[in-house]
Amino acid sequence: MLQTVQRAAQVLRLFTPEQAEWGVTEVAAALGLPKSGAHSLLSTLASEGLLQRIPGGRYRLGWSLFEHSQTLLETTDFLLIARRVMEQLVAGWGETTHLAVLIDGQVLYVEKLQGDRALEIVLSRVGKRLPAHCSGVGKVLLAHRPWEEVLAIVKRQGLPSLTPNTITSIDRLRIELEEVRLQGFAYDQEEVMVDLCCAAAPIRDETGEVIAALSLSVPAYRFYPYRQRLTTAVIEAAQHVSMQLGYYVETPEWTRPKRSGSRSAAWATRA
Amino acid sequence: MLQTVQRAAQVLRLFTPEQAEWGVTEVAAALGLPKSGAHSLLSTLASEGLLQRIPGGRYRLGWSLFEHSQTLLETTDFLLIARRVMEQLVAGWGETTHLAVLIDGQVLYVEKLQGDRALEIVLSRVGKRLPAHCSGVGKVLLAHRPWEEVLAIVKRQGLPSLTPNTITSIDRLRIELEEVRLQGFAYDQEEVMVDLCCAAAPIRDETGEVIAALSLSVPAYRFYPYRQRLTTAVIEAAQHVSMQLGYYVETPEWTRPKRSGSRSAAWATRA
DNA sequence: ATCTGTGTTCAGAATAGATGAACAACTGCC
DNA sequence: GGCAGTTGTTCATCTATTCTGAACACAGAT
Repeated sequence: MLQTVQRAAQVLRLFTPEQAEWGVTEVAAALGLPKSGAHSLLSTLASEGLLQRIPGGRYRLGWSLFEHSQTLLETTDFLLIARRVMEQLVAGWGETTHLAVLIDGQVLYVEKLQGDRALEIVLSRVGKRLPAHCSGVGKVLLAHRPWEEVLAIVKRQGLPSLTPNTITSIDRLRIELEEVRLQGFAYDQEEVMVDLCCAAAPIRDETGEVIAALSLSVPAYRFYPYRQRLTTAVIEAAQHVSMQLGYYVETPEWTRPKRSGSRSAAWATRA
Repeated sequence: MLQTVQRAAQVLRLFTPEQAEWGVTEVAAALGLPKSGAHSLLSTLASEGLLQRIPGGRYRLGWSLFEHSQTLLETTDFLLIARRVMEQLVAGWGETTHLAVLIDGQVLYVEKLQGDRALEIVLSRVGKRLPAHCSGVGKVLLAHRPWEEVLAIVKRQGLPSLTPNTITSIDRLRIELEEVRLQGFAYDQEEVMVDLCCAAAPIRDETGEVIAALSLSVPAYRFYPYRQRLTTAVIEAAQHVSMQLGYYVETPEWTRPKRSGSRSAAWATRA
């Protein structure tokens, strides 16, 4: 493991929306390095475009990161496909959909489309991470990881509670994840934010591995009456993506649409 | 300059939309390193989330780049402001607007909004670079850099010609950039793509430095009849952004709107 | 089963980077 | 206006980190 590269990555991680500018001394203090060391890190990162120097010897994140991010997004197959499906979901339901991946044990929101009926969900923001155990997408993603990995994650990050409904016991989590894996979907019942519920389902690549999760969030009072339809919609939307990624879905009895046409996209519209 | 960090950045740059996946041997060959060296670079980058390992010992760009990119975008003031202005421009004109910055002598497209009248401009893509000397935004950005810097850029990258109209002589470039600096705007008359023209203007921060450029692109046959109005619109839109960034614009006589209300945003609509 | 291509590991050798002090440039404060 | 107290920058020394090449493990294809 190259120490210098690790330190460079640490430096990048210092730059957050809360503190977007850093000077040499600040970085040195934050990482416990001598000033000269911080200086060489910052100046090489800047010369490579990963940081930019701004007047006053301070630094900001550089545009190369934006370029690399764009290349990542453009070459991520599931994203392009999922976006289209999400647009249909939003158009039909008027609610908010999220697409997320699992990054060191946390949920990273990759895409978010807001519907016209939807209330602003402040907590979820594209590019932001959230603990995995409380959200619908998070539970889906965790459910399809080996249990030891989940255990390691919880050991490292705990089970922070965001609402009174958040799962805070490891046993409860184990049981729920097992359910989620067997059922093929997860609910979030006001676990990340009061009055907010969601249904979430896994997206699989051609090997069958779960690579992302899709969710449809609704206010609590609309969740319970529509739960069944919501569930079907999310599952079928996610399966639709998986199939386009080359995964062969053995459609279970109860989710199979009456008329077989997958082009009709019945899941995209509320009944 | 930390060699290891430079190499890590080189590795990241290998990942492009054309080749989004790399293995150890490929990277070693591409950078002229021993396999073991490439291996430690790749595995540290992956452990830091800047790359991700995919089955088969291959690597892709990692989601951390997406996160950092989002932080960059969220903390870039001119982007948020420019976006609103661009939306108005597109709504009023139905044409395509671009927002770009200068990154080592090249134009990087940061935002692009397509209008309903607009034809698809394939060459410009958000996150993509283009040589600066041929586009409207490029000429604006170059015009406000010291001439020695421009000279160094041309020496390094030459003056590649994309159409018969592209500037290919350094003298011609010097003259045109001087004009652009004095006038406060630039035209692209089919220099990047035949049948495509644009008008572009600089965006300045509170210190008066040019930090980005805004353009409105139109098909050639609509450019000449509307040139004057187009120019005014782009200049005022860009100034509008600059002012919101804290730059005090001494409005020249001929661009001043008849009625003083800047809220009316006369520039946003075609006459 | 063998061969060619992967990715991975490990040792020693050598160089790239860590370090702290001394310098320069800047700011704000008296 | 000059003087602290900042800041970022440079440099030479020394050590530890990284580079290297060969040997290993593993996969897929023939």
